Amino acid sequence: MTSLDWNPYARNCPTRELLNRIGDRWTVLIIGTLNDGPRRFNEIARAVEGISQKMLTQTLRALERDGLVTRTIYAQIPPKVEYALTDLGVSLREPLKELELWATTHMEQVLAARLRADQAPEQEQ
Amino acid sequence: MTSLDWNPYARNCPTRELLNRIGDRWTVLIIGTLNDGPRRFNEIARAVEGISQKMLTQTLRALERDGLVTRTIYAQIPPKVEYALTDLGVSLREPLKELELWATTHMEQVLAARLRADQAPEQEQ
DNA sequence: CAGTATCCCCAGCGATACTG
DNA sequence: CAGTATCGCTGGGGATACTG
Repeated sequence: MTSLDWNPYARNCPTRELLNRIGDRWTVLIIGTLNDGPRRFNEIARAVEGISQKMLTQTLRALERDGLVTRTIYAQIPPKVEYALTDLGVSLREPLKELELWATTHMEQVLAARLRADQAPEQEQ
Repeated sequence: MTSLDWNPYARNCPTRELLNRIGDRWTVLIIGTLNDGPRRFNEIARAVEGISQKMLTQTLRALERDGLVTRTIYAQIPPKVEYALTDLGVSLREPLKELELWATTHMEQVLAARLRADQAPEQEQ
């Protein structure tokens, strides 16, 4: 017990790296749209409300780089590019689904707690 | 099918709100340290490597506001303040654990894919 | 010990314009 | 259609100093 044991909250632990990877505004959402099969660039853009072209490109490139998504170019005019989850990407969907499930079943409680906290008179005893 | 159906990737969907909530640099890590029971402020600070005092306070306040964490002050000198997960917070641990499990079992593949992508000669045909 | 209060920087992101 | 390039802002967050 010299506390040299692995600290899961240390810098560079896998969890932290994953968080760096998916903890941005768009990654999880984009992965979600690819759940039901390959999608074209603009299909994803339409599905993920509010995303800019720049961020969609950037995030897709990062996902491709990390082996979570494939990019397939069809040589035709106008261009057609399809994005699809790799097996690795599909495997990541599982925990993400759990998270979405939690969100749909519990976020209301979170929001309610937030309202209560905001309305509570400043308790200065 | 007027596409007024609920779009899970739209603004203000629960998933998106959860992502806003936990998709920052510290929240998930802090919740993780509270997994095994209540912790004092500086205990958390030590466990979560690299966090600043400001961000720890700020994140804990947000967690408390959202009903995920309780804050208990013991009237003594020097001060002792303990943070603990609420039932709601504990329930969130479940999906987060799945995520951590994925991280420990798959992040190596992600990192390997990244290296491969970076070393690959620019394929310009 | 457990915080507040300030200052300040930079990277994440949006907006816009252009292209094969 | 599916991008690239550039500009510019803003707010997330670090560093530091101070306090009950």
